[in-house]
Amino acid sequence: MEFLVRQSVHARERKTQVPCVQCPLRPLPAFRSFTPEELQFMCYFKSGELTGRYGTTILLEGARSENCYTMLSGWGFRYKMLPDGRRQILNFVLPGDFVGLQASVLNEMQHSVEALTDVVLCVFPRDKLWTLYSDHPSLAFDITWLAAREEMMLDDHLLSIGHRTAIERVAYLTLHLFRRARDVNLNEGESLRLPLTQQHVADTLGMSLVHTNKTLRRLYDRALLSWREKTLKILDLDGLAKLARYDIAASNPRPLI
Amino acid sequence: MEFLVRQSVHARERKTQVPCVQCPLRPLPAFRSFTPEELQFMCYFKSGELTGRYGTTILLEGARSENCYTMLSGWGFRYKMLPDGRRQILNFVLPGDFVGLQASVLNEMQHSVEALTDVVLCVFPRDKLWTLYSDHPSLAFDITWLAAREEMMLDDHLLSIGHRTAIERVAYLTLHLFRRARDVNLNEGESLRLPLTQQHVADTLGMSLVHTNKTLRRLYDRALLSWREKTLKILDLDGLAKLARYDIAASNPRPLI
DNA sequence: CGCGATTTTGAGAGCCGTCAAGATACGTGG
DNA sequence: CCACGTATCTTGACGGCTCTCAAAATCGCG
Repeated sequence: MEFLVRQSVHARERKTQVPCVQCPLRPLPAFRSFTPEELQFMCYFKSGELTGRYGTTILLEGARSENCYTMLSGWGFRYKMLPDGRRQILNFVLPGDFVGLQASVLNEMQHSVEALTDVVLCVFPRDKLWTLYSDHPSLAFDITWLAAREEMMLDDHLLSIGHRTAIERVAYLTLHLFRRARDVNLNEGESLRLPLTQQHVADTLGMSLVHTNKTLRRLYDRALLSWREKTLKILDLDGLAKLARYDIAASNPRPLI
Repeated sequence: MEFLVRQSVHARERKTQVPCVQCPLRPLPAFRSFTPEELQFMCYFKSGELTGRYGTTILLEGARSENCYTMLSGWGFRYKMLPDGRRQILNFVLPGDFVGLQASVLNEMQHSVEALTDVVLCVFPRDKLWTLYSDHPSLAFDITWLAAREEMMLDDHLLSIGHRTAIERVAYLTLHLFRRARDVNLNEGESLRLPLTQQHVADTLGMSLVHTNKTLRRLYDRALLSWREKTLKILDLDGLAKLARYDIAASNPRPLI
């Protein structure tokens, strides 16, 4: 399992640059609209922004964090490691995704989060979370909503790794990523810039790097997709969906915390 | 994938038999103590009990449910199916575990829940969930806590299926089940009655039934565990933990909704 | 241009799946 | 109490999917 631990370039925190009322994500149809009161609280809730470069460790397994975060721009991934270095990527973090709930709720992170590109995160201090729960039940419900959504994605992922074949898994993952990226307008038609290496794909799907590469080639040979130079092109959406047995329906609007 | 769909014997709902103030689970050290106010609300929140026999489908993928539930006694499991019949067991449901949040939050279940033994469930109507969030923020936080705990278990499970070998997976699963059962006093020393068949183990770990059987035998030959006639005996806890690279530390007290 | 990271391809081994068949356990009805 | 059918467990044989090892090609960056 060839995997290099990147040095954790330290991230920098700064004061709020983007006030929540001008949030570039919020107008997207993927997110439910907030009431003025909710928006006002979000402005208070957000204490600043955190920027990190590619490779930065945003949250570390075992650590206690004073904050939770929402990805404002960039990509990241959640992962766990086995003592011998085997790495399992649990899920990816896209703009609008909330991370660090575990640290705030269970006191200690059980997984790590790393930046896949340069990232900007909205910072929410943990102690204000109590105010959210006591004064803004609709937002408290939203946080539960997001936790349930994450659980749903993990369920899907588990089904994939447990019972899909290699080619079905890769087909599933590309559709999953395409759908999520499309939700936040990161696609260009049927194309999509993906900052993942094949090693990331392998570690996500529980496959070796070599077999991942060969599986991608088979998908290309079957004219289902092309994934070259960090660009994914969906060539045959229906074919992929049929192969992966995965429905790529548009998702319901979700809250943006 | 030999798997039989059991006929869904219909479950029966009945009025509250066990008032929450006399809940047999609540005194266990695994659960955090509630304030009198919280307990009083729980009494109001609980609308009754549901009993189901072995094999009953408690929640069905795709369905909308008016209720969520807490397992009061018995075992169940959450699962998803692929159209061709492959089944992935996502997690097990033990006494004290909350199920059906997805139906209440995302409107539609994305997985099913089936009873593994005769079960009794506490029933909580979905519409009272709003009252909980608006009037009892500490309980709202608890529900989020439980969702985060479930996510944590799924993360672990994903790591297991993605990167552990067959023998490590089975070692991991037995430790996982032993730990959770011990939390609710279902063990007898190092022994434990488990209502799972080897097919359930196979569907949980993404392995074939045959290979599951042979792996169990290898663990027995290595004097690590014995799992015969629905009874698991942990013969060498340290050996299992070392093999699975899994720490079986006692968990923090959790809320009981 | 040179070096590290990433991708690509081939060869061989082995873990694990499928197929098959028999053994054992368990519940039901005679 | 026995007979029988179903579900579950067990074991063996064989094939193939996926792993590891190895090395070359390509890309990206300073």
